[in-house]
Amino acid sequence: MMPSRDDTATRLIEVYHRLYAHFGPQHWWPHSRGGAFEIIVGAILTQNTAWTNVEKALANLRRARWLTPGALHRAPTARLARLIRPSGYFNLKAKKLKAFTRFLFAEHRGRLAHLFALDSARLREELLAVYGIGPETADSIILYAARQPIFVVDAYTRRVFARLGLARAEVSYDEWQALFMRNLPHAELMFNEYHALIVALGKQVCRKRVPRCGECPLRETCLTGRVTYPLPLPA
DNA sequence: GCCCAGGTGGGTA
DNA sequence: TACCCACATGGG
Repeated sequence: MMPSRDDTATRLIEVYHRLYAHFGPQHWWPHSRGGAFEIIVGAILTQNTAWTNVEKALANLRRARWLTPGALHRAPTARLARLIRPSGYFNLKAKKLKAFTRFLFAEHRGRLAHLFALDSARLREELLAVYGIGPETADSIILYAARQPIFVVDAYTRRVFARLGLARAEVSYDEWQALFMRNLPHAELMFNEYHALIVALGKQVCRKRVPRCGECPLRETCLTGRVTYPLPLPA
């Protein structure tokens, strides 16, 4: 049986506090300089890719002065692909970046402020219609670039909270998102930090395959007060 | 060498 | 709808 609503809300907030106490602030976007457009480019480049690789690609784009909508819109796809090579899937991602700027200029005069003036439901709908932008990337853009409160779900979120017994891992992206949005206050900064903290945890304890029985970073602050792997399970 | 990373779109049954 | 697969570099 799934936990009751209040139970779930309490637990989600509890997990947040424990993660924050353990890992501290993660300084994800928009703490980074570079502005909203760079966040969008980063969100596309980081799809199934380590952030360290994305940073190299972003550095190349910055050096070329291509980190603006206009510059990227004018950039030849083949040259763009070369610059973003370190981030992997470079041909695909060059196409995706071009698809975004094409959309931005076609529908919003090339202006992010115009795009971000949409309410988040409409914004999400428009982003999802762009080639290469799926639910996680759309929500990352809405949260971290447009700074509207929406919960970003990624693979770690599913693994972590499925193990906590809050939902089955297989339920849809939108259902996972609804679980958090129903049970947490819609606070942009908290959603920002929560997602980043889940990634920090996931990196350490929640690998794709091997349920490697290493050190659980939450062992001092475990929900149950017991050391369990890979995450403190509900009592 | 092998596994993994802040997913997405396309194809097939 | 539910799987499978391609996409690709760099670090542990």
